[in-house]
Formats: sequence, structure tokens, C-alpha cells
Amino acid sequence: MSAVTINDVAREAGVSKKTVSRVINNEANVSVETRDKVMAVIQATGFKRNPLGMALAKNRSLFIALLADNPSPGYLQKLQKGVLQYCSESNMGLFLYDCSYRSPGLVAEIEGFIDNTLADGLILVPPLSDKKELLDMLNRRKVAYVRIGAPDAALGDSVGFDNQQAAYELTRYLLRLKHKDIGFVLGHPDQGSSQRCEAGFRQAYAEAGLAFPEKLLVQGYYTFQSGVDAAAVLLNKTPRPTAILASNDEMAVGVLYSAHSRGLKVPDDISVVGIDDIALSTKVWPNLTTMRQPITAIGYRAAYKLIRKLQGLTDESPKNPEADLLTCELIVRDSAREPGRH
Amino acid sequence: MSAVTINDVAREAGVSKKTVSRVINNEANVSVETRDKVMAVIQATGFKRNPLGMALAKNRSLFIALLADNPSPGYLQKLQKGVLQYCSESNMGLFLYDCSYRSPGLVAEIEGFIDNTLADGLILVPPLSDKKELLDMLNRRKVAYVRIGAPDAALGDSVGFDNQQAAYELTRYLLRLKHKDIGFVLGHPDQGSSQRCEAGFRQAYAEAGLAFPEKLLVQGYYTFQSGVDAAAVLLNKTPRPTAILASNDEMAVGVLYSAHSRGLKVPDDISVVGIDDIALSTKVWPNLTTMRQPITAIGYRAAYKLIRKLQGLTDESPKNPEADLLTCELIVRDSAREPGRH
DNA sequence: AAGCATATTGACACCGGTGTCAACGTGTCA
DNA sequence: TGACACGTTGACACCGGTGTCAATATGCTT
Repeated sequence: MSAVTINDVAREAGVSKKTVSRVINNEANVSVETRDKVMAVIQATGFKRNPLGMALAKNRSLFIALLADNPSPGYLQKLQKGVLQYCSESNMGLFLYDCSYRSPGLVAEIEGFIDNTLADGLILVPPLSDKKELLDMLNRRKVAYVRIGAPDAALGDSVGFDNQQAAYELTRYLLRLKHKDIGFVLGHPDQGSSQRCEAGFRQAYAEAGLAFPEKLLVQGYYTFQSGVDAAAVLLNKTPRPTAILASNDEMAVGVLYSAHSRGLKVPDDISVVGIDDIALSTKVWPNLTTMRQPITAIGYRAAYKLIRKLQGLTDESPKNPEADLLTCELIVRDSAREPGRH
Repeated sequence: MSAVTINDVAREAGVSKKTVSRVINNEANVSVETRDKVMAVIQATGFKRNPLGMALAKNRSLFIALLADNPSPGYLQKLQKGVLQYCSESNMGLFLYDCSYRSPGLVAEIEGFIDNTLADGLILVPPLSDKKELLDMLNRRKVAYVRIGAPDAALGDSVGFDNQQAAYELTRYLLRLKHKDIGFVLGHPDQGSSQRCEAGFRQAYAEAGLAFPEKLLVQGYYTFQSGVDAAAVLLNKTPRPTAILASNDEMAVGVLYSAHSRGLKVPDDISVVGIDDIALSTKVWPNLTTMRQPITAIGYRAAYKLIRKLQGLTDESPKNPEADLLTCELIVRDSAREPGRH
């Protein structure tokens, strides 16, 4: 029990505890001498303010939570890393909460979580970040949040990146490589990012003056297994597509797997590309060509926005809204090349 | 603000707030009528106890934390899942904290984290769970903890599985397949699990009456990259080993990668096996033969032990110490077979 | 020198619960 | 009937901080 309390410091320094409170909160109107005296005692005793006492008095805990279900583990991992990093830097505690997007009691469950922890801010990972009932509940209870995903003024603050742009550029890349029959694996139909990806595919085809291969559009769900399954469908088509573009890397790795298990060589027999650049993409063979999404940076930025908001500070870069829509980058590795070069 | 407080309930029910406190804590010596009356008001108002008030009064938060650095992301992911599951079930909040095992200020940093969050229990993931200075600090500050890893009476409670047994059985499996020249990739030299794996390898060789191939023992660090590097060394040996056993799956996948990039076919040209059975092992091609470690169950059990301890309850299975040393299981997939069957 | 604005400080109540202890009513035993 | 154990209940202080407001000291104006 190193439990030095504010009372101990006050007594030791010969001031009231309110004055000590003023010093530790850096409030104005404390004379220099008093401040120095109190600071000295704080140093000497190793006093640390009890966050629970503060939380109770201020009705504001110093905890935020990351709410996620688990579409692509690698995505979540990188996001979590960025969030955690800013939390550490700003001495905030980060709660973790796993929930199931499809659970009927989801909103009540999350409400219970908030009651249990009194987290005063939440970071919402897709597809949670698009769930209207959830956002309504948070607004009603005045719980601050930042959404990961596409900006939508009606839904509140968000940090994300431009899926459509990513899919567009990636498609253009494949078209430049002279692929004609490209198979597309969509993301989860409930998630907006999936539709934006599709729009990107179409946009690239339209600009190239080509007809979009509707038959080669297959539904996926952002999971590895859905990538495996989608590829199984695509690889049975005649003519077989010469390239497959998956809406995230987790699925692209599933496509890779599916191709391997049919004895197809990547990229000789078929090219495969994804979006995200998760750690997995450089652990599989061949390494995945992908659009890099700065996931960790997004997590960091989301935590930053949320915590600044809680502290009542404004975003330091209000003139710079694109800071919340990070850009992607094509990472060329070994899973795609020109077709028909056996 | 649904903020119904204990005072509101007390007033409404016409009793003192202490009595309400008794009811919500399920204390004895409350008459049935009083209890029912209070319960009714609680239901009607939707009262939820404020965990911060409780924490302050009882000097016991309802939060625990998972402390980890990040050797194998897939391992951590599964562990986290198990921990989170029990936390949800018991209404505990789970803080996450990433730290760097090698950081010189590690102990002070973690102490700061505890001061910020007042977590009253910690789950320590290897290699943190072997760090003597850290455990000393926690004991001094009376912070409860449960270690993930091998039991060691001197170090405190732990949950783990038997690495030596796993390595032993896996080696036997390869020997049964008639492999002679097996390459071994060790884990991180600072972690006890690594030494236990090595002991398992040797034990299997000794029992089979074979000389242990000292030259085929290579240092790894439990990371993907260290697996890649170790395999690069092993694959240059003459004669080349016909199988490589890595001390975890993350490294085994690295070995797989290394083999692929030299144009070797797995398992035709070389067999590769790992330990853990993380999600990654079924996402790579070919699927990894491995010893399954019930990682999620270990996380669950660790959270269980910790939280029971905090509640002052004893483990429900005291006569069953092996509940804390979970058993492993050989999972035969496609990355290993008899050698020389081109 | 009186009048006033401003800076500094502390007393006190309060945040939402829990621990201690005394007061009360009831039943049992001698 | 008195003594005593026991079950039930509430008054009050307390956990460790913060908000409000009044008290005091200081400097400036006129």
C-alpha cells in the first residue's frame, strides 16, 4: 500500500486538499510558492491521484473501450495496436469488448458493458460502426464515440480510409496488367465498405470503357472461409478468370488457399490481390499484392479524436478533415502478374 | 442520464441506503419482505450499481488487465478471446496493455499502468510471466495475478500446458514417419517453454535410442521472421533435414515460407510441423500438422482463477490440479509425411 | 483613505457506494 | 418474568477526490 492520498499531501504541505487538487489539475490561481511547495511534497511522497476518486467526483472515468466483433483477426490486431498506443501515451485505460454483431441483444449487452465499466468513450469497429440502434443508444446515454469507417455526418465522428479509391486503383492495376476476366469477391453485404469497393471496381471498368463482368461478382463476408468458398465458385467458371480481387486480405488469402488446393500456381495460373495489408499477407506464399490501408494509424487517430473530445479539447487539425480519411497505397508483391505467361 | 442512484432506490422503497446495499450484495440478514420490496424498486427503476462508487468504498475495482508483449499474434489473439469470454460472463472489465519485454523501464511502466487503472488483478503472458522483478513488484503492491505458463510454486498461480510433452510427442510422430534428420527451431532463449520443448525433443530421441542431431538445433525467437531465418540456415545444411520441427506455429509458418521461396515442396521435399494450432496454421498451404494447445481454454481458465481469487472464493476444483496444466493433442494435417516419397 | 476588482485559499458539501456499530423487536431459556 | 441470543435495520463516518462559495489579502483607482 503505497496509498498516499491527497489528504496526506495536504497535511504535509500545510495546505487544504482543495489546493492540492488545484495543483495536480494545473488550475490557474495558485501562487508559485504554494505550487512549488505542493509539488515538492508530491515528489517526495510519490503521490498519485486515485483515478476512481476522480472519476466519481467528476463523473468521468479515464477509460475508453474498443468494441469489436471479429471479421478479420489481422485487421483487428493492427487497429488495436494503434488505439493502444495512443491510450498509453495519454494515460488512458483501454477496455476490450468482443460482441457478436448479429446477436439480437447486442444493444442491451453493450449497455450492460457500459454500466459495468463506466467507460466514457467508445471506439466502434465495422460493422458495429454502422449499426443505427447502437449509435442511438450511445447518443441517448451521452457516451462519446468515434466510428472506424467511412465518414457520415449523420452518424458522428469517424476515421477511415477510402475503400472505393482502393478498389478502383487496384482494379486499374489489374487492367493495366491486361487482365480481362477479373473475379471479384465482395465483402459483407451489411457493411458499407463492401458497396464502396464494388463501386470502385465498376468505376475502373467504366473508365476503361469495358463492360463489367457481372457473372464474376461473388458474395463474401470478409472472412478467410468466405474467401475459400468464393474462390471455389469462381474457379469453376468457364472461362476461368485470370485474376481474383478480394475486398480484403483475409479473403484474398482464402482465395490463395483455394487456388493451391486445386493445384493452381499463383501468379502463373491466376493472379490474386487483396486490400488491407495485414500481417498475414506477408506470411503466405506468394506474398500478397494489396492496397495498404494504414490500419494502425487509423486506430491511433481514432483514439486521438476520442480522447481529445473527452478532454473537451478540439481536434488540433480542424482545417484538415482529410486527416480522418487516410489514403491507401498500392503494395506490389508476388501474387499478381500479367496473365497467360506460362 | 438514467443515473438512478442507491439513494433514489432507498427513498422509493422507504428503507435506508445501507439496506439497499445489502440487497444488491446479496447479504444475509435481510427479511424476505424487505428484500422483495427493494428488488421491486430496483426492477422498476432500472437501477444499476455504480462500479466506481463501489470500487472506491471497497478499495477493489472490478477490472483486470491482460498484460502482453507480442511474440506470436495468433497466440495472443486466441488467449485474449478466452480471457474476454470469462470476463464477460462475470461482468468484469478487461484492460489491455501492450508492453515491451525488453524495455528497461518495464516494471515502472506497469506500475504506472496500475496506478492509472487500479486494475486489481493481472494476467501475465509469457515472457512477462517469468520476469522476477515484475512479480516482486506485484507481490509488494498486493496486486493479484495469474501467470500463463508452466507451473512454478515459487512464482505463483499459473495456467499452462505441457510444452515438453507436446514436443516429445511431435518428435515421436516424426520419428515414426521414419524421419532421421530432423531440424529443430528453438523458441526464445529467455522463455522457459523453449527449454522444455528442447527437453521434449531430446527425450524422444533418447527413448528411440538415437543420437540427437545437435547440428540441426537452431535458435529462434517465436516470431515468423525468426522461423524464416532459422529455416534458411537449416535448408543449407548437407544433408538437408527431411523434416523441421518448430517450437511454435508462427515459426513453422516461417519455415514453410522459407521452403516455398527455395522452390521446395511441402511435404514432398520436406516436412514441417509446429506447436500451438493457431488460426494461421489452417490458412497457409499446406495446412500445418501441429500439436494443438488449448489456448483459448487456457485464457478462460486463467481469467477464472484470477477472478475467483479476487472474489475471495476458492478454486472450485482444488483436488484437480491438472485443470491448470491442460493437455495437448496431435493434429495431423498436410505438412508432414514420410520422407523420400517423391 | 475609501472603494473596488482581482488573486489566493480553505471550509464544506457532494459524487455513489460500503463498513461499523448501536438500537430495536422477537423468541428462547432459566 | 428477567436475561440473553439473534435477526433486522438505519445513522453516520468514510473511501479519495472535485465543485461552490465565501473569506481574506493585495493592488489599483479616484
